[in-house]
Amino acid sequence: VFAWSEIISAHANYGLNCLAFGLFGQMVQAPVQPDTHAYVAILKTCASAETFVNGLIIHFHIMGSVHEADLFVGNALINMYVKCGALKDACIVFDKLARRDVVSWSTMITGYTQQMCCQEAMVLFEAMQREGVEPNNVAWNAIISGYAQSGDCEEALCFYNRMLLSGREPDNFTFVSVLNACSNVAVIDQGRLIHADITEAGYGSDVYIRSAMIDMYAKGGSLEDVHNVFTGDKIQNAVTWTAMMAAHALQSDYTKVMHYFKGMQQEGWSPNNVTFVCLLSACGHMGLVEDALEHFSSMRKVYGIDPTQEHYNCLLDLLGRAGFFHEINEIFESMPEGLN
RNA sequence: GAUAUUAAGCCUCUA
Repeated sequence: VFAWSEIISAHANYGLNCLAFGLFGQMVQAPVQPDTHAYVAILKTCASAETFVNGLIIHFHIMGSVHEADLFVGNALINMYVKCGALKDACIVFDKLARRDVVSWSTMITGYTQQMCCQEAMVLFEAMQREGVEPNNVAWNAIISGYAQSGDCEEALCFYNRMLLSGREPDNFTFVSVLNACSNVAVIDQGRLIHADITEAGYGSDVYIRSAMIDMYAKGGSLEDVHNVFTGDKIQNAVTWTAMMAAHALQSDYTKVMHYFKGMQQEGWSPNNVTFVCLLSACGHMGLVEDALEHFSSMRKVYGIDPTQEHYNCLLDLLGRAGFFHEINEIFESMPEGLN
């Protein structure tokens, strides 16, 4: 059992979901009775909409067994249902749990915020405390990022302040969420206060926080602050460079978008899939059809990135605007199955 | 040996 569980969770951690599921099947047929660790590992690989059926199969395996009462298995089941968008099923598992820890609660809170139900998430957050479970950073971050994603700056900041008052130290998850919440002109001054908190807390040179700040100032209309954040630290990566491309695309300054794309490559950073969305979009706005086609083909050939729906959208849009109907058909025919 | 929270991104229309 130990060996099977170990090899299954190794595959799960590398994202080899299909292989992990196959191994789980072999384990059952061996026959070896899976333990709680094996169930947790395999449920993790079923936590996405495409693998929902697998998740259901595993749940049927668990039903009626001793593992049904296990807290870790229960939490993994809740997570599986939440990530598959089956909130009702997550609720059923949650309600049946004999014991609920902070993980059970925060998984459910995430489930509600992902369905754009922040009000219900907040109710759960309060109920958790009434049941004597103290929120940890993950629980605070879950509710804050929920409000941030729904654009509710006021509530996000309210929970951020409550978190501080409760004596918890915000981490980089917290800061990125609060920065997201402050990413529009109306609340950019609040964003500046968060920026000060970040500096004081010693997170000012974290590349991910800096890219969130670049994004915030761009959306808040302050290009000066965008540049200050970018140049304020010498350490960059593909994400900060791409954030600069996106920031200038927001101002419709596509020449600058290209400038940062070149800078990124000169500094030896490989563009990622988001970089290519910015780049193709900029080519579209500048009418650079040939360049766009070249960049598009370099994605897979040079960088090994499979184009996604967004990349095809950009490319087809710019080809359409330029009247390249022959190329549109060619690209359209070459699109992989499953894209809409 | 374990399960939960965060990053930057397209087009169209509403304008």
